[in-house]
Amino acid sequence: MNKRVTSFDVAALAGVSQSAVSRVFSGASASKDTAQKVREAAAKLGYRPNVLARSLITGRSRIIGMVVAYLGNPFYPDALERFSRALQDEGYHTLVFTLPEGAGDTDTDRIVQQMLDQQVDGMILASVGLGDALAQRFEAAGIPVVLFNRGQTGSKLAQVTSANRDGARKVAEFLVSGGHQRIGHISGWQGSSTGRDRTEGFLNGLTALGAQPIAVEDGRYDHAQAIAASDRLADAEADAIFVGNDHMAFAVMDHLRFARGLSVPEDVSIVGYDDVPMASYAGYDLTTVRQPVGRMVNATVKALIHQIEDKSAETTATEIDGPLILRGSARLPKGLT
Amino acid sequence: MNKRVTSFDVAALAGVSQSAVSRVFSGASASKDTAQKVREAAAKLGYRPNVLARSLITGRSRIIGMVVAYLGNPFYPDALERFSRALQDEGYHTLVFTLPEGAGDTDTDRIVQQMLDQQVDGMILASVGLGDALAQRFEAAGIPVVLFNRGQTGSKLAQVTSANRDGARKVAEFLVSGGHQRIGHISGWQGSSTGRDRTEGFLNGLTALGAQPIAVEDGRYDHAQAIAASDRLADAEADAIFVGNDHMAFAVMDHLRFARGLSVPEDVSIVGYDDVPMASYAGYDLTTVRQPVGRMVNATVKALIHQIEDKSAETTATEIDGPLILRGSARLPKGLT
DNA sequence: GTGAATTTTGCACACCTATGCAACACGCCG
DNA sequence: CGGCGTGTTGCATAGGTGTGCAAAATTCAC
Repeated sequence: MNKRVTSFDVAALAGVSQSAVSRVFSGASASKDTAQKVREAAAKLGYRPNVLARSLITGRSRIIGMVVAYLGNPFYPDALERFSRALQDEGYHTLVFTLPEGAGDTDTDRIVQQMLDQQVDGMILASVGLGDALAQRFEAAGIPVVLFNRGQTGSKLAQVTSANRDGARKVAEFLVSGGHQRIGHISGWQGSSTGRDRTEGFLNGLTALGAQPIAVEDGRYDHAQAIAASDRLADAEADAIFVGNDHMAFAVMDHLRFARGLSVPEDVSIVGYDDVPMASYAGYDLTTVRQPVGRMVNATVKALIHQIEDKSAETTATEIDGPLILRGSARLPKGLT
Repeated sequence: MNKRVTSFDVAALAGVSQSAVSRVFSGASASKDTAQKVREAAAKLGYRPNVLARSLITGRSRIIGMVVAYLGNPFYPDALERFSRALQDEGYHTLVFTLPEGAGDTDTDRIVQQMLDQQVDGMILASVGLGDALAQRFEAAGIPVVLFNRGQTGSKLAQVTSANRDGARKVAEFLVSGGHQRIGHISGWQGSSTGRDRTEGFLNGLTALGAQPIAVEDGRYDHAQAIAASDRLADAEADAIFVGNDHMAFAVMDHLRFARGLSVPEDVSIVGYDDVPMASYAGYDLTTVRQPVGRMVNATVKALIHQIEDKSAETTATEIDGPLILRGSARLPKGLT
């Protein structure tokens, strides 16, 4: 195996010093003349700077850690793919961490240590279910963090979410003006800000219109829980259900249709949240609030890089607006096509 | 911010040399006594070895690169999540690379360079659509590679696939014994070994039973292509369609049901391949061949680590068998429940 | 207790790049 | 021609760890 070619080899061939080579490749100042010679020599030898050595001395790895907990909800793979692309375009790379299912405290501790050990320049926490402690740990270690699709009250952490309250309020208005009388809600996990905000926005929206839900159940972003909740709502003869995310909404639709024999939207209207690709499949054709993943991802990357490049920068909470997408799973208000 | 605590600091506190500290943390031999002192000092100072420095000198980063192209097919997020977990358990980490949509050659070149720059210890190529050139580049650079869910004929690269020919043959037998007379096939991309193998196995299976397909269309693992193909097969009055993966099968089912008004399986039986989680949703209830993701992932990780730890190890091609999962999207042979 | 065998330890260096500092070259103006 | 300012260059070192080598310490057998 050929030994690695180092900046010294290039320097020797180009007739300059190693520092000159370093300067050319790290974008520091160098004369046209030497830059030319160095590039030629480097090309001839196939030289590439050693990322590890560079990171060791600069203290920056150009690696971003991304924590995900559950990729079964198609919203997250979509986001992950976009993150990888966006970061790649900015010269960063994406290191994926997965939290084990029933991650106890000591387990989490060990994993966090591993993440810190990897010298990541920043962290994206992309899961509504991640405990607050995690973010604090990184903050304490001086590593920039951005929460994606998840907020944290009373904390100064940077975060990017969609306008969950607004979106949910739109759903409330839509369902009420659609003439629904018995509206139920299967919420996202109430331990998460995303879940709470959507529920809050929805209930406020109903109240503002003089309506109120027949029941609110915590679906916990879980298939089985959502199905159980939908059973109870069906027993209560709901004529509309707002479900906390699309992933649960699919389970609910399937269950109501095939296990309970109900028609959607004739017997019951279903509205979701996220607008994952599958929501537009003809089999579901789900009316839902769109989370603009692309813009959320871009905002997250921007906020993160901003923090990395200027550690003193103050963090921001960004909310991105998303429209209600009308499809066939919910009865339309009269007069709309 | 506290300066990083180094092995020298620990050594000073423990009253030993830096090398002793290094040896304790890298698992080399050390006496009980010094190990004890070092650990105590390290704990007191909160010392953790610097991964970058370690990698720089050992030449091993303990990072595995994973190339994915399209996470819209839920098979891959599932695999990715499992890979991340499995590698984490082995003390490795997962760096995700994404190939841009229309990756030209120069584009690909640049990305490959980036991957090589990252000093990954090994590569997992997890996309049926990745060009052969990619794998060759890593092999040439002396980096262990394993192809996941993808083969490569006439190459000595390590690869893990499911038993695609066998699985597809089972589908042929199942459809024929179900009494189907007009069997069509929407294949996976014929530019991929996975697509070709399934098609070949299916056609051989039919031939062996004295049957033959009414048509074979290349769906190219693409939604739109699959839908177009299903239109043509419906026009030809197929009574059964074997679709090259679940992801396309969903699109086909939706289209045939909602755009063409056909019933599944009364008018036409649909069989897929992969058994992604969504296949068991009541809305699709798809009969399909299971790819045992867990076992495939484990085999891949094992093969990769084997190569990393023993560079001279010869590479292997592993095929993992998967059962046909009977659900409701295809008519059953008489006598089966 | 003595010699050999074995384990443990410390020293010094290697890994490869970035960067502060001083030296240097060069152009320009007075 | 001298002096000054600007831009380049090389030297030397830092960054934190693993490891070969030789010296030291320990063990063991006799």
